[in-house]
Amino acid sequence: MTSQLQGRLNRQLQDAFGLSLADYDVLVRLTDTPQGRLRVYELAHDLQWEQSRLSHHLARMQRRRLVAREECTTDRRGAFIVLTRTGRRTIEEAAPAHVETVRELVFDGLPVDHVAVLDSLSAHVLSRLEESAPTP
Amino acid sequence: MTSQLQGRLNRQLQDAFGLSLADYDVLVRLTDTPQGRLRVYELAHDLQWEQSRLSHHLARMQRRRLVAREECTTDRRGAFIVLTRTGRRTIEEAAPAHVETVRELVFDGLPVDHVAVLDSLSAHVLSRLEESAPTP
DNA sequence: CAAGATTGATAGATCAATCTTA
DNA sequence: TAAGATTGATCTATCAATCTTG
Repeated sequence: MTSQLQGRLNRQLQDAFGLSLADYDVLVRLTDTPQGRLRVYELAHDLQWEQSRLSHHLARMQRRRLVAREECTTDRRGAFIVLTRTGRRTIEEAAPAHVETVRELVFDGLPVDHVAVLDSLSAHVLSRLEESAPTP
Repeated sequence: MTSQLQGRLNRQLQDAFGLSLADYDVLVRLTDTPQGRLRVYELAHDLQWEQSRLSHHLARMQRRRLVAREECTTDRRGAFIVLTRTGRRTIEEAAPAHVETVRELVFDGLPVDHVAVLDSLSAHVLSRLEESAPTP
């Protein structure tokens, strides 16, 4: 079910806005910050992505003018990723449509107690994943 | 949560048996049949994969000797995919371990009524997906 | 050396075009 | 023509190695 659902959400975003779910997630995280700006390692942590995946993905998004880079003056190893005007416009268009699709496919007509169970279930699995995480 | 979970299940299979979740799904479908043999279009339907994805994937699995091809005498356009001895041995080793991982990460300590809700939720979303499927 | 991040190679997924036979 | 399936090009994900600065 989840792979079907994710596939559909992906296609919807792609067809309507030229975004993948991955693009969407990156843009949403950036939008959640006051200046639309995050360090790369913060993004990596929030999204739970590998550094390398994120780095490649950001390079592609930068080519498409969805995000840009800014130097970090306090730590010169690091970089800031910032939303561009295009990036902000795109996510502001895409988000309501995406939310509506999720509502139609998942939450519409779903009993309230099912939503509560889903919430608790997610917390349960996430905590199991964390408990058993490989410690580097 | 689902992407984290899928990531972990993937890694576990990969590290322990050199299989991806996709490989696993293909092998399981084949094991479910009496002769360990299916037409390509049946696999595509069962897995809900595009023809092309499946075709590329089977080519790679064939190179790794997990599956093999047989000609279809009644419809010479088509092909059968069959489990090899290696493929059968691999899935027979991997399946119990995979099931155990899923049990640990999801079902262990989960209230029975939550499982029932999960089941009903999945059916709900799948039926929504089908209702709103693009008709070709 | 470790942290922050990028790079290049390879495996996997997606799209459009193609090939063969019903 | 359509069904069954493959191919080549392109995009994305993963792995190992590397680069730079703290």
